[in-house]
Amino acid sequence: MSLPHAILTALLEKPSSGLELARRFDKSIGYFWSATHQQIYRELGKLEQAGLIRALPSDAPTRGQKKEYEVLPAGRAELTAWTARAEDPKPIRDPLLLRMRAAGVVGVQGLEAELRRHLALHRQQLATYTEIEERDFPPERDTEEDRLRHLVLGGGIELETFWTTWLAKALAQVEEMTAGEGGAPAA
Amino acid sequence: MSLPHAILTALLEKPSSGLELARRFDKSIGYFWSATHQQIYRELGKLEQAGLIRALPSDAPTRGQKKEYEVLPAGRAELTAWTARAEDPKPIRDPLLLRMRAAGVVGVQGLEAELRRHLALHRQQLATYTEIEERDFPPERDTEEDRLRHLVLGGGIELETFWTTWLAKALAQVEEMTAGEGGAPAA
DNA sequence: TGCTTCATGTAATCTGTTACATGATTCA
DNA sequence: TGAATCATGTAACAGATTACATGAAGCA
Repeated sequence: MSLPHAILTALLEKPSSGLELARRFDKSIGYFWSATHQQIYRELGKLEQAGLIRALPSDAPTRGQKKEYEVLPAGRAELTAWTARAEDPKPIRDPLLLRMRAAGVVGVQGLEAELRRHLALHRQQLATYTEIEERDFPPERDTEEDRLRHLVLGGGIELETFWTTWLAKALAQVEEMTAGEGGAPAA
Repeated sequence: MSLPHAILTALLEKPSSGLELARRFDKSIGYFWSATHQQIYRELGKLEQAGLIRALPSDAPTRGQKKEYEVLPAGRAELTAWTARAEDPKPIRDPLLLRMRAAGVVGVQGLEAELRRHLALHRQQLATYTEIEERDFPPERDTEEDRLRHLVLGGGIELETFWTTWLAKALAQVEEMTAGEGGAPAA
């Protein structure tokens, strides 16, 4: 139930069309809530139906034509309420951790390459975030919005830092295993 | 595409019925891949259809009767292949980070309580993992499977550690904001 | 005119969630 | 017998993914 709120937030920051939103979901907002353009169009339809947003009146509202949306008061109210609503964190659900566990049962062949690849991807993501931090958040930030955005970005940076250090450690151990024996589980 | 592999892994560790699997998904495997019993039953049906697992022949295979499954060679092969398959990490998708961002736009009222609640939940989860580590992983572990399982658990511990420290920091800043002003965004 | 890009959308499918139905077993 | 629990399952829906369809605008 977070996609509609992600869209409301993005639209409050700046009224946009569906495709513009999709592009912003590839950056900025998308760094912690991803969505495809199909999801976005569908959700825009629902939000409009529900009276939380409306299309800006324009000359040509047909297919293939740009269609911009803005948030209505009801939409802002819903977003405000959601900010304070009790919602439990979801349990961890990570395919890579699961694969490590599976490797314990069927052997570690091929796992090393995957760990290496993931490590590279996370390092890259970490570099991207760090760049953004240096560019957008100079030491003297003052507005509340800036501080919250910086906190969120900091969360992303620390998460990627966790993954790079954990993957490096895991890789070292798996390398040892692969070197040591044929790859069959030792149990 | 991870649920079938989670089930294969669990069944290789120990042939089980649907409900037994569901229970194990509330512990152990479920610490990094959760699933409800409905998902599990549906998936067991598919896996059996596909010839990756089979029901252990028993006297009474009716409704309400326990039905145990074991992994067939094709299932083990599929799991082995999956372990080495290239699969990119999914982008971060976290509702709490999103809510912080939304709070930057509509104000931080009510957010503090949620942060506090999440902090408590993550601390509890961290304590649970740490207990398991102390109980199940004494210093002299030797089999490959043990080492991999310990790595996975370590990942969970470090993830929860990240959340507790990040949430504590976020909470401190949001407290400051709530104390300072009425809660309206400062932009 | 035809190619490319921008933009909106439909359809099908898969995954996950919630609520409920039903049979078997145990034990008071 | 009747209540509680164990166990398997159905149904309906919500959310996410993938592939494809279609129209508009710019430009060579």
